[in-house]
Amino acid sequence: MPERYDPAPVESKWQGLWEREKAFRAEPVSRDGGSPDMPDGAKAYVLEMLPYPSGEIHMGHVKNYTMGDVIAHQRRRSGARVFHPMGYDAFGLPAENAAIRTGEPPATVTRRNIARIRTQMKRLGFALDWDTELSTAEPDYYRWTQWLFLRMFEAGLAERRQAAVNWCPVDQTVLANEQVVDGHCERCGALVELRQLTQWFLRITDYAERLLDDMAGLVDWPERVLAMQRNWIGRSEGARVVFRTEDGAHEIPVFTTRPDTLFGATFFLLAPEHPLVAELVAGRPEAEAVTEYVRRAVQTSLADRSDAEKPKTGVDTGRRVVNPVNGEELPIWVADYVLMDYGTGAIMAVPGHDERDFAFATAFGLPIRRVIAPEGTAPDEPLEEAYSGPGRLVNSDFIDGLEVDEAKPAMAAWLQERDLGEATVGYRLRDWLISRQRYWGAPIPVIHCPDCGVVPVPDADLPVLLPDVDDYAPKGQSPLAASEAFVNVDCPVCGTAARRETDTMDTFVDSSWYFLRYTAPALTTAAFEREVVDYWLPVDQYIGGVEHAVLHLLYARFFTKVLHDLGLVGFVEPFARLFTQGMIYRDGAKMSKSKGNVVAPDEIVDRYGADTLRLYVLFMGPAADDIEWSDQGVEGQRRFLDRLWRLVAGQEAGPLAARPTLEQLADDPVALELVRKAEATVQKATVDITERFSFHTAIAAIQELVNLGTRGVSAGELGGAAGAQALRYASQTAVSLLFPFAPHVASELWEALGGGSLHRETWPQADPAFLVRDVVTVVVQVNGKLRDRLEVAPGTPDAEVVALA
RNA sequence: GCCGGAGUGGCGGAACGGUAGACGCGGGGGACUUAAACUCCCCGGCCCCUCGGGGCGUCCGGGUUCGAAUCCCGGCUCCGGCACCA
Repeated sequence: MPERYDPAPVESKWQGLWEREKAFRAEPVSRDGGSPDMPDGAKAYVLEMLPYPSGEIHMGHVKNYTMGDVIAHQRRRSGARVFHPMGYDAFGLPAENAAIRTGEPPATVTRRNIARIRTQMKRLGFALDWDTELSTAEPDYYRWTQWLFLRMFEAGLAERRQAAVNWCPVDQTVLANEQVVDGHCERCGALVELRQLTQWFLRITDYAERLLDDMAGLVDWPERVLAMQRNWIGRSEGARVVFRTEDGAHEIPVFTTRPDTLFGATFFLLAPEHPLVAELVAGRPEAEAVTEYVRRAVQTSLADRSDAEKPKTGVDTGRRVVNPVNGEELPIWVADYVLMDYGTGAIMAVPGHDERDFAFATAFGLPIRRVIAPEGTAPDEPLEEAYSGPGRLVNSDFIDGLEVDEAKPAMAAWLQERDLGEATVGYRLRDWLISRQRYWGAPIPVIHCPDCGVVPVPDADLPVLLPDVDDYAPKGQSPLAASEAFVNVDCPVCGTAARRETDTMDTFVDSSWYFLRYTAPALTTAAFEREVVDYWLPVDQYIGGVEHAVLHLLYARFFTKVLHDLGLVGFVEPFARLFTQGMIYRDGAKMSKSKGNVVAPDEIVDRYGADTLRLYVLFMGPAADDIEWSDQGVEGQRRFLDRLWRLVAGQEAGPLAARPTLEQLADDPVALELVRKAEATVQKATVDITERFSFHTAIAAIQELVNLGTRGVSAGELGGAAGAQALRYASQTAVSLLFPFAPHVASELWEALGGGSLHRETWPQADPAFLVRDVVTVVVQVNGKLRDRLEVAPGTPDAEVVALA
């Protein structure tokens, strides 16, 4: 072997071998013409979130896929059948925006980017099953996205309805709630507007309870991700209470988490968008002022509307509702702090015990009434501010004297008996708006017929192919509308001239089921086969960025539950174990082109080799944490590989060494120490990778072992027969342990040490005989109290220990 | 405000109730070299010191324990999520 380590020839040699052998191909996979056999034994589906094919991969991808690669290698070596596929989340705005600038079709841009990314991933030597590669933007994939949409449509889970929706004025499309961050478009940062539009929704809210419940027990996920999903779903227990207008003409239900404070309600509020507002004031003197208030409120941006610091505004309608518990008439106001899409769009206002209602009452001179008195407070003591702590109910008739926690169910029961309401649960989660008025996505497969209404495209007519258009620019409606040939169709039911839906689907729909399609990447007769998805799924280990905690990860869970209910899959959670990686920073900021602090993976591979890069991204620090990139840190990992290479190159050619026995090592303490360290390292590295996700400490342990060997050599202490064998054995151990992290150089060194192809090897097993410590700790107590701690040889007689103490 | 996570050298971090600082970066010293680079060896928490050692050290204050970075209670600070959600 060459004296110096040169990564380029080593890496291309092994990459070529793995590719020729299809070394990481997985079975079973569904293909046309017959179902595969289901094997016995352990399986491991190791998956990383698929990349969006913008120009090239970045360091975050390298870290993500290297982690997955290490897990996949490790599981394979421990005997599991491993599935480790890769694909591309290929629909979406960046390719489309590039198309608008250059005129080049998004499909062309996307396919070129995919080819580039594939090349980069192959250069990094990832152990992927390239035969199952997929792109969500290809018709043979999105055909099935459309097919799944139609199944949801049939089940009543996809529906078209009018609602106040988020509109991004820059991207010229509507957005899901999950894509609005602090009132701004997640993609472009523009201030989001609210518009009343008719759009397609998926009824994710029907699954709110199960999305919440299944988090406990069914998934092993980081606590912070579970917390984010919990926050996002936003469950709150309360009651629905029905109020009637004073003339008895209208029922207006409200949702409240505080039914116990019903006697404290002194006024009643409607959201500006509430459908009853116009009717209630029609023909009344207040009509003009109310209409004007509503008009202004509706125009206010989402960000301004939801600013809690803003002074309270509102307008009196002159109308009244009757409080169902005491028959009291309460004035109805319209106020923009009441949101139409949470609860019922109407609230009972309890200024004594709600901060916002208190501010409103103060601003407009409305009465404030105490109904809860904390310990030691008189029932009629005035309130300086809204009180929301514990206490007993006062001024509340039949629930007087109850604690808050007792009063809530008591009131709910009272209401239910009289048919005036009931205990209920509210969620912050909204339905998933999936329509996009953009070109580069899967067309929504429905047809609008003047006679039949919304008609699904028959399965046999799928895919609804994206038409070629000349202009991809958004104009407030989908660019697909410009294609006459696309739009004008006959109704599949009655044959009348009809129009196709021109909106496309949110790309998060595409990525909500891709992990199923890997099991049937080229199947033309179905999206996937139940037997095969049930074999591989749930994903045993999923890895990706935390930024998808409430986007992709929530949507994919929802899809999986829907598919389960439709009988298409046999599991309810897609990802059994999740790991969210931290971001890579440089100069204190996230790497980004605009900040000019990007380190391109290719440059590092060119300069130091793929193995050095792989090693470094995992050695940097805990994989879950955000860590600062260090150019010198990369060099440190290259120095380590150089050192290991020299250590192996300095040894004579020959077959693999057997582990020396304790007898052989009896007269050579340095050699014994080295073998013992090798055994301990096997144990530690295995635990670190499989149980702790602690790659950096696993690597550190391997480095410690190599350092011990290197120091022994330079001190001339491993010269004898036992020493040489120990050194060879320790080198083998280090090389073998290094394989998942740095597979090319490890394979090369393993071969040089006399081994076969390392990717077919099993994980080295530690010999317990070497792991026994030769000292034990003895705790010494005198008179039951006095303390000391001694290290003695195992089996030392008590008398001797006492003498030492 | 509510929910979650975290505070250890100059830096990334290790130790998962048992020698605090593994491994690496940066720094210092030495060997090799005409010289440099590479490589190899050694030293790096702080403060004293008679050079043998001593004292203090893991955000702060208490506690449990023979023993706490680690467990418990109370603070402080930072990061992330949600938030006019009734």
